[in-house]
Order: sequence, then C-alpha cells, then structure tokens
Amino acid sequence: MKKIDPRVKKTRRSLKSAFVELIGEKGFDAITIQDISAKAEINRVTFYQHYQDKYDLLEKTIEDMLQNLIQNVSPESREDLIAKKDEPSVVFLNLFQFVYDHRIFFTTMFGENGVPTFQYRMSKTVQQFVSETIEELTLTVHERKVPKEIIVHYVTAASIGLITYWIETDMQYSPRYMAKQLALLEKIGPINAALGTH
Amino acid sequence: MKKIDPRVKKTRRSLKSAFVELIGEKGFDAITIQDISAKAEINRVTFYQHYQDKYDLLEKTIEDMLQNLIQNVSPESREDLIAKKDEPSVVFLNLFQFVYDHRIFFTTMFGENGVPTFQYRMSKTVQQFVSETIEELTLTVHERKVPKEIIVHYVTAASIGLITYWIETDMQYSPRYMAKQLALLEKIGPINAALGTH
DNA sequence: TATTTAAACTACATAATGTAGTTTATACTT
DNA sequence: AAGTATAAACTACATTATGTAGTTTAAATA
Repeated sequence: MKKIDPRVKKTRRSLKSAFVELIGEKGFDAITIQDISAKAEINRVTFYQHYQDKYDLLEKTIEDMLQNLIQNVSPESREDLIAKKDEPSVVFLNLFQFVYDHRIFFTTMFGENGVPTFQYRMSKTVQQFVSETIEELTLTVHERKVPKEIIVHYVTAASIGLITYWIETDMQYSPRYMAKQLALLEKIGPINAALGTH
Repeated sequence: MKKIDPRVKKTRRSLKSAFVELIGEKGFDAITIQDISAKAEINRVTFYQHYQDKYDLLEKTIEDMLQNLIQNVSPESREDLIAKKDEPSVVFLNLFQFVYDHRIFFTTMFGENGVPTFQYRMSKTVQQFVSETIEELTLTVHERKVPKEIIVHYVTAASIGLITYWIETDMQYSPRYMAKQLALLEKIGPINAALGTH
C-alpha cells in the first residue's frame, strides 16, 4: 500500500474532472493544458508534475474506466454466460448496466465532441473478453463454421455498435431491453431478425 | 463544368498526398501545417489559401473517399442484393473489393497512427446505405423481431468491425472469402457459427 | 503580348508549450 | 508543537506553431 499525499490526490482529481468536462464542452483536440489547469484552478506548471501532456492524461483516464468495466462484467460462475429462454445472459446485462451507471462518462466519450480513440480502446478490451468467453463456451470442440477470430471481431464490433447507438439516442431503452435485443440478434442473426423469419 | 487552374490542382494534390503520408508516419494529431507544407514543398502561407486548417483538409480527404465508396458499392439491380447459395451478394463483394483496391488509404486511416474519426464517418455512411438496403429487402412488411434501427446499427458495426480486423491482419484473406464469412454470420448468427450448430 | 491569378517570399503579432529557479503553503514525523 | 520534507504557486524565458498582411515572382489564359 502506498499512501498518496492528499495534495496530490486533490490535484489529480481536479485535473481529471476538469478534463472530462472540457472534452464534453469543446472536444479533446481543442483542449489545451492552459484550459485544463485554468478550469481545475491548478497552476499550469503543476500539470507537468503529474502528466506529460494531455495524451498522457487521456490514457490514464481511459485505462481506469476500462479496468473497472472488465471487473464488473466478468462472470462469477459458468451460469452467468448462458442465456435462459427469453432472458439474456448475466454478462450482457452487466455490460449494459455498467455503461448506464457511468453514463456521464460514456456519453461524453462517445458523444458529439467525444474521443474517438476511446471506442478503439474499448474494442480491444472487449475483444479480449469475448475471446475468453468463446473459449469457455466451446469446451467441447465442435467444428466451427467461421474462424474464431472473425467471430470475436464480429461480435465485439456489433456489441459496441449497439452501445454507441443506445448512447446516441439518449438511452431511451432500458439496459435489460438492449441486452435482450443483442442476445436475440446473436442467436438468430440479423437477417432473420429483419425478415421476422426463424 | 468549372475548369480549375492547373496550379491549384497541383498544389492541392501535393498537400493531400503529403498529408496522407504524414498520417501514416506520425498520426494526425502530431501533424502541423508546417509538416504538411514542408513535405509537399508548398509554402506554408499557401496552405491557408486552400484549407482553413488540418481539420478542414482531413474532412475533404475523407468525404472524397466515402462518396467514391458509396458509388462503387451501390447495387445496380435488385439481384445484387440477394445472396445465392454459397455465394455472398454482389454488394458485400463490392464492399470488400473497394477497400482492397484502396488499401493504402484504408490501411493508413485504420492503422496504428490512423484517424479514429474516419471509422465514425464511415459508419454514418454505411448506416445510411444499410438502412436503404433493408427497406429494399423487406418490401413485404413482415413482423420484425427487432426494431429496424437496432438491426441497422448492429449490421453496420459488425461489417466495419470485420473490415477493421481484416486490415489489422494485413488482408491475409481474399475479399471474396471475407464477404462469404460476413454473409454467413448474418444469416445464421455468431452463436451458431461458433458452436457449429444450425 | 497583355492581363489575370496563383504561389513564393518577408515580416510580424499572438498563443501554447516546456523548463528552470524561487517562494509559499501544506503534510508528515519525531 | 516544532522541524523537516514536499507539493503547489509564482515568475521568467526560450521555443515553436499559428494566422494574417503586404510585396514580388512565376505561370496560365484571353
């Protein structure tokens, strides 16, 4: 355990929070160190004692949230992976629930003035997770019809695509509803879902 | 028809090409107007006669390519939309083929130092296209199992996700192979594809 | 050939950055 | 509570990119 000087904690907290607010206001690119330190009411020179530049600050902010995400979404038992009839799996529920609980952060990152890199970073994180999940599910090795990596990227992109859409439309649907739709699409495929067949 | 002064044409061509190269080398964010004009061997002041700033230049570069994409992918007949047995639809083929034909551009944009915004812009373009395509396909209004907009975003994200993966792995597979995998996933869904069922 | 227009060149004012040295305030230790 | 350590503020400065204005040179068009 390392006890961090409370002055340091306070400074970093101020900087991070001012930073996220500014992203929402004018977008990452337009932000200067001047802006951040001004809004945080921290001397500009002090910024450099904590972060190299705004990219460093962004990196650390993103990393925090994604680690948090994985911890919250990871299944506790094998049960959590399996969808019951008419009920999506616990993992899907947790995923949408987590995004909902941190909606201010996610809305900022995905929004109008958001940080496009965040989506990329989140993809990498989710890909890792989906990959492990598929391994878990297919203990008995059936013949796959499509290479695993292709499935991983397909599923990940589709999931994050739905989350993005959900955020863009101000989260009108409930987390549970979104989880259900995603589960259905993955089970019967989008073509059958569109045609009402199956 | 507007005839553009050849000097203007040359200048813009130089700037755009230097710009794309630089994106590949050091990433969009790190690029300065100085860099671009230096590499293009154009006076820095002249840059401002053509573009407001590097964002303006990026915008125009992206817009060009995406309009080009839609024109090349759009189906010529209703036939082109339908997948024959074991053969993906012509639209899917055209999509992967187009990316392949412009692989230098796409590889740069999606790559290590790429422009994350490009993916977002491409998504919007493809969403529009998928939306129209679904309307075409479901002339007879069946009962959809999932709202149309959700399907649109699911399909778009999944398709671009596969393209991204394909690019990241240096396009080892052929355009036709990728089109086939995508077609299959959309037909039977990723779960059946993973389990080998269906 | 004369005229128009683009690009180069020169110069400058402004703003952000990154770093160094010094002072003040806050936290920790004995 | 007093003394020490350390963080943050403050001041100053050198460097770099930006954007704009005015002038000269070169190229395209009529």
